[in-house]
Amino acid sequence: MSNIRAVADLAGVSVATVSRTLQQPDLVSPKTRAKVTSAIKQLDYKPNLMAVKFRSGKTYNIVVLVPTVANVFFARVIRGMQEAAAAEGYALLLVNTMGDDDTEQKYAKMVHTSQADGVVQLRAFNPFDEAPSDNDDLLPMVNACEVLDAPNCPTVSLDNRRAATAMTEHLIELGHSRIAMFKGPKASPLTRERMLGFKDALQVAGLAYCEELMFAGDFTLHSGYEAADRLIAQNLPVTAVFCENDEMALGAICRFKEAGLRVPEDISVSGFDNIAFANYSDPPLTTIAQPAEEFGETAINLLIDVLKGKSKRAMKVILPFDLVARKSTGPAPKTPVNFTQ
Amino acid sequence: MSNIRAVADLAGVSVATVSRTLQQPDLVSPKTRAKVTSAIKQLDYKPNLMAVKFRSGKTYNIVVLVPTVANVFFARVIRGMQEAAAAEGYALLLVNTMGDDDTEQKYAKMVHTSQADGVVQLRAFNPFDEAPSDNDDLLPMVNACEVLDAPNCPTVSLDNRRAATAMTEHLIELGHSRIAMFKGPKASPLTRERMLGFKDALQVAGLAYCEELMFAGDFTLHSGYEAADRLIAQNLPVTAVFCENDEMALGAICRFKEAGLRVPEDISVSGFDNIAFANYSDPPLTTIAQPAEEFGETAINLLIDVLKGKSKRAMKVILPFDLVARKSTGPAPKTPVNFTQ
DNA sequence: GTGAAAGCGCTAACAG
DNA sequence: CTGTTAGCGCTTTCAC
Repeated sequence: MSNIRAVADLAGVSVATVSRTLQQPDLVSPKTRAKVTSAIKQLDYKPNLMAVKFRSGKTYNIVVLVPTVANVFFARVIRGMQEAAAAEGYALLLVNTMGDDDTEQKYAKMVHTSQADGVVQLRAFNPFDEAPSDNDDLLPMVNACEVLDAPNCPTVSLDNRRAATAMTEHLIELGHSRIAMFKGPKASPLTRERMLGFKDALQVAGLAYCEELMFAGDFTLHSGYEAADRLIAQNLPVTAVFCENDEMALGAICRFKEAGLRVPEDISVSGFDNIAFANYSDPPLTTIAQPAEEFGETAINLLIDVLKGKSKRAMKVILPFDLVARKSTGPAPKTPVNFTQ
Repeated sequence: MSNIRAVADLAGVSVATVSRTLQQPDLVSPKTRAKVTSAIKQLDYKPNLMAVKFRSGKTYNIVVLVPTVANVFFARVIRGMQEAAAAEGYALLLVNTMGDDDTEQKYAKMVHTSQADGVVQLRAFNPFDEAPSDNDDLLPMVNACEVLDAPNCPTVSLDNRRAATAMTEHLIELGHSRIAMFKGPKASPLTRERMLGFKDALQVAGLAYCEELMFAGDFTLHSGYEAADRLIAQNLPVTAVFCENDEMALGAICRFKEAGLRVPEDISVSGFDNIAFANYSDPPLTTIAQPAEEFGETAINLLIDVLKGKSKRAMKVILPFDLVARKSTGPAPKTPVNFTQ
């Protein structure tokens, strides 16, 4: 692999001139420029960007901490990040953290060791052990999707509370009053906010909130299936289920149908995220659409602003949601189904 | 950010000693080692890995060209790669290529510019424009999942032809003789191989191959839906559909049900990949399971072998498949349904 | 067991 | 407009 010196020698100029020809061609006379360009071609010279980065102290790498790349929603977010990053010359170091704190810490440290310039965290967990000081030395990080209260960290989020309220209102308008909720992981702020939004709507409608109608899950198809299983076993009088994401909703529908229930005639099911499958399930899923790609794009742009010192660290972006009413929700039956029939 | 010089000064030793303390502690006297270690702690010194990489000429980065990260199957492959790479100290530069040749070329060039050591390509397309020479200077690349005939490139693949034969035999055993196929993109070798396997099985069973029963698709839910739509419109006598991936199968099932058809009583549908959703659809999908994570893991390990000069470039790994029979395929009806009824 | 010094490939003063 | 040179942070001979 030829280096800048080889080009300089072949062109009969100094390395500085070669560098300039590449960086600021205007400062080089056309004649010299031609010689250099020709030498570069001849040697098929490519600048060693490793050296460039080393020297500049910038890596043009961004670490992205993703709980699971296997999640369809995150896949869309990643696509958005990818495009925004590429546009600015950054590469993404994607890390599938599996929600593991140690993994996150480990990879976030790539910033400390000058392997990356900043971090985008898609989960609400601060990957740095340092106590949040008012010190300006905080690592450049942006938090997206699942958002954290950290005051020093720009965030991109959805108004999860209001979105959950909207979905709950949709169910209430359909006549549902006994609504179960299939929740995400306890530690997730998403879960907390969506539950608050759920409660808001109940309260406005004058409906009681029942703790026993809350079912734990973890955003996987399987956990939705299992929660439905528990709901059926307990045989509680319920006419609708608000699932905190689409995968759980799809898993739940699967279980309900196995039990001989019709969706939505016997029980309505709603999701959250609007993944591609939501439109092809039977029945198609009523859900909340999130601008996933925009999450990614915004997160990267925010981070780049931070890296350039352009942005205040307190920037909070809230993206809009959209309730997509499909066929999985319908009018409440007169009386709740008896699951054990 | 403190550097090795600062540590050396504080410890009252030379930079060489600091470096040795980190790299080959045995060569340093315990007393000095203690001084250095203490200085490192005191300054919270982290070696600048950018500099290390620059000097060593190794980046410990691997570029991964993924057609779409949004594809559930690839998401699993990525997880496998991630783990194997981390184990060897490599980071993954994930690129969502959208199947675009230019994007692939551009990112593959990161190897040329010393930003990455090698490439894993998940699509059967050679990202380097250079004519394949017998020159040893070929870029370190491994091809996985969709495999290429390139002689100089290690590959990890499934025996797609045999898998397709197995699936077709399964359908034939159920009494189906008029089987449609929903294909992937024309350019994909997967499509070609799976079609060959399909034909193999037909031939062995003495069944005719009908060109008009082949429907084009592109592996998305939507394309499966559309292919089913065309099949219905043409009203061909068909009792089963072999889809080349699960997403198309799920899209097709959606369309068939809209048309009032029962799966599998009126028409059987099979997929390929065994994504998570395949087990939660209605009906659960009969499909071919691929060891996705193992694809990723193997690809990375193969690449690392190449990078270390350990491996011959001709290495071809073939991973096993597994036919998972669920409820979307069943006995053929006596007479094919009339779609226009 | 330790230090001095060269050098990886490049860019940016600074001179000329 | 072009060349000389220092130096980014680190590892690695080669002396001592």
